[in-house]
Amino acid sequence: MSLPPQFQQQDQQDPKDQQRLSPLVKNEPSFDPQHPQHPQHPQQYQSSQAFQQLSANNGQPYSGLQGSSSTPINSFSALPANPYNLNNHLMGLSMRQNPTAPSSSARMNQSSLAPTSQGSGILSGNVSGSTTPALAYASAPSSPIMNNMQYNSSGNSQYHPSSSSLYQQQPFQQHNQQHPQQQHSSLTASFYPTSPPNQHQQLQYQQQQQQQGSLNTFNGVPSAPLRQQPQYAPLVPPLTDAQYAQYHQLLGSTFSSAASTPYHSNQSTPYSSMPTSPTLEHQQLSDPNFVQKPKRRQVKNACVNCQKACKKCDEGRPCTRCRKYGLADTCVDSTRKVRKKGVKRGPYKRRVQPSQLGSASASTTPVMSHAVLPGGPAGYMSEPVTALNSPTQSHMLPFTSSTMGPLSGTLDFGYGNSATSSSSYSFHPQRMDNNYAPAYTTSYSGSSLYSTPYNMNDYNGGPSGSNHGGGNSNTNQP
DNA sequence: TGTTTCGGACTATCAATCTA
DNA sequence: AGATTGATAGTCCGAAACAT
Repeated sequence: MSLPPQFQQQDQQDPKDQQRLSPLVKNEPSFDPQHPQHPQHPQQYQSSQAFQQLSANNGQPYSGLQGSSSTPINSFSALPANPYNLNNHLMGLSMRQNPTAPSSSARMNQSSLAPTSQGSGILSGNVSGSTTPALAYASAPSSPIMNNMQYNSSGNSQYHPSSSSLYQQQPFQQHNQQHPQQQHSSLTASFYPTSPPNQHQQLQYQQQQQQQGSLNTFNGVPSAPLRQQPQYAPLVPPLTDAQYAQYHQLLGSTFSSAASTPYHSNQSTPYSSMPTSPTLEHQQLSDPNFVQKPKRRQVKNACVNCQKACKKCDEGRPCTRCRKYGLADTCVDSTRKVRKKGVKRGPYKRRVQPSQLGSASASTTPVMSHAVLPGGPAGYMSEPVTALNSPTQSHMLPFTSSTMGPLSGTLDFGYGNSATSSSSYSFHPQRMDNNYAPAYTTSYSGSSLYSTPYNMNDYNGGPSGSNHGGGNSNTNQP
């Protein structure tokens, strides 16, 4: 797929440069007319052309950008059906076309896009939660279709056509490729790795499935095409920061929560990104436009002004923000503490071998019985969709001592920050070589999976507050 | 409408510990 | 020695408060 020139350029840049040029530095325009982000910059002009096309479309941001498809993206009616009828559900919430859509300039302003970060229920989850990497693993054990798929930890979001004879082709992407004009003029081609199918695409896809024996149907309903993704690979190719930012700018109020939280990343709140949320899984699976959000990048060392203001800094000195607010004189790197040494930490929890996992997890709770794929990577979390009759409810509940019931003494589900949660089932995005297939380490304090001789989980109070005012609130004391 | 404040979610780093 | 773990130290999102 071809990218708009500004993105092509940024793709070749160092990630740091990408961040520096990222339009996500909201409301902080470039001061240099030669800068690619400057409104008068030639590259920016192309972008603005696309935007004019967008804004001239009477509040339908995507109908024009869809090229041959007349279906606006803010309608899920064109999406393939799914067993949970999620598309209709989504439509019933807030994906209807907004007759009072804001102007293009208003859409550009993220702060005006989303009066609430909570978004609209399921849609909010769709954006923040669906980025949960675990969802890419979703329901793998219960899906024979996925059996031959391979985990790709190389950092490249490739899926392996040879792995699954069922999904050697993405019909909708294929259709896209047949419209170079669409790719050229349409930002959608860049922002939507898999554009939503129109009726022709659906029909074509269904016909293909019929020819293939309809193995991936559920009561005759074709499953979502994103099933063709491998278990552990990202569902769509990753976007750059810049792509992502502009993507959400284009989305505007349609995806309000997404626009308001462009960077809230894979390890979001337990409720929105709970790794085992089948509801979100099906949102993801049924949404060909699902976009995996990139991890938030941060500078190694913010300047003193940005640090004080808790605002995004960049590597330049003076940084963009300081230039904007006339603080260039005082824009210097903040000092960093030296990490303490010689701090004893006690024995680490040990991860058991795959051969031991089956008996350990299955004997404790049915929820975790699918935690490890048969033959899959040890300790990787998969979606226990089939574990409970009401998976949605069960996974929407926080794991408190009360909700855990009799298991509370043996299982400790610590979602979120690995730093703040020394508990089991922690998420370690930084452990992975690629940002799009993070690892879930499964640990079961009290179970046979991990040994915690010092009962390290017990002293973990969880997130206890911000770091403001000195000291690290995340510090756990044994 | 723009700016500042700040809670807390999140990332990055790296020493301690584990394992082959 | 290299891999893994998890504590530490930081960044910065985004909502609310405040200023103009």
